[in-house]
Amino acid sequence: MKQSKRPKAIEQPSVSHVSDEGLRQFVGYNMKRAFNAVHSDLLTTLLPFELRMVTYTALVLIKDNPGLRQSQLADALAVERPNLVMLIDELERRELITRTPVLTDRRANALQITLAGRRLCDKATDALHVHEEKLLASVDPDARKAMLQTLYQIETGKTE
Amino acid sequence: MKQSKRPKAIEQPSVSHVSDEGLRQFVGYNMKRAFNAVHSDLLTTLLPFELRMVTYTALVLIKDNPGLRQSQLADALAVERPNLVMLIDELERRELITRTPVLTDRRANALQITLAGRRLCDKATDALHVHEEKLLASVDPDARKAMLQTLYQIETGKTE
DNA sequence: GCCAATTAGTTATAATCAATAACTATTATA
DNA sequence: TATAATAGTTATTGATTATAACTAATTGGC
Repeated sequence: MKQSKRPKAIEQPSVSHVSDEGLRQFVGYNMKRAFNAVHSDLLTTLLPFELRMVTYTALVLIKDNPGLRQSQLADALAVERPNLVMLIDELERRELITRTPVLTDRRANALQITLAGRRLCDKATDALHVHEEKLLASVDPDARKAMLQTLYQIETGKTE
Repeated sequence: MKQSKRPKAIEQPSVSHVSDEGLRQFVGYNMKRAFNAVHSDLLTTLLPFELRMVTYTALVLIKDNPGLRQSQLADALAVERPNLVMLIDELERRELITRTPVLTDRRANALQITLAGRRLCDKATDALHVHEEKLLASVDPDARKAMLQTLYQIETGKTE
């Protein structure tokens, strides 16, 4: 006679509300939860521009650092170099950036934002600022400034 | 005569320091940077326990919510149900949790942590707290409490 | 100057992770 | 009772991330 591998059903009090108290004690958990809210808002904001977080970030860095090399951008984005290639390919194909070899080091490519790229980037930046302000409407400016400082402390490990 | 598709090399001032000032204006960017630091520390801390962030989180939720259903856990983890199955399979195979059918609803599985699971979870929790304290050593307790409150405000959108 | 080692970018590929559709069994609803 | 909805599962796909190996160019030692 075949014995089922499935264990016998038992009396179980059903969980009405899932408690995450144990996780709330971690700063990291609270950071992740809050960031998820920001991130999903960011995704929907960037959707009409056909940008994702990483492509927008790349665009801003190229705009603010004209002549940036791909490897520098990969470092800044914390993306492996091979994975950056596709990303850059797409931005170049859409004519938002240019990729030109460098005179002094012909292995390297210098990245530049185009006029169209700048326009798109600026529009996306405006939209993002509007959305973030809405998301942070309930946070008073002092608390916000204080949080930014604390976040930076955590990121760098520095006391100040 | 073949014309190279590659554009001509041009004079390029090399970027000595990559500026992310444009991104620093976003709270979300600062949150992500800080969270990355926390997350990579968390990964190395959990490595000896053979846990990842998501498996640890699942373990804590099961421990704190005995009898939790898989679908409830999937919701809490923001993971699709099919992807949760593998995760639960692994924890069950390692005998850190049990999965037993529920008497009152034989479709559902109730999740329980085992003694071994509880021991592992507690050890991991201790290690994580130690690491997080080290990471937040430079942050004074008031600033920390203030940040937690602000993060929660952002997550929930509530004024209080 | 020449050769070895290194670096920038690329290609191909593998591993991991997340999303979707469809299925069985069971329960709730009309 | 017939129908719809739900819990969990399976299979599959797509997207993302990581690794190895390659070419071309540069750097450094001798």
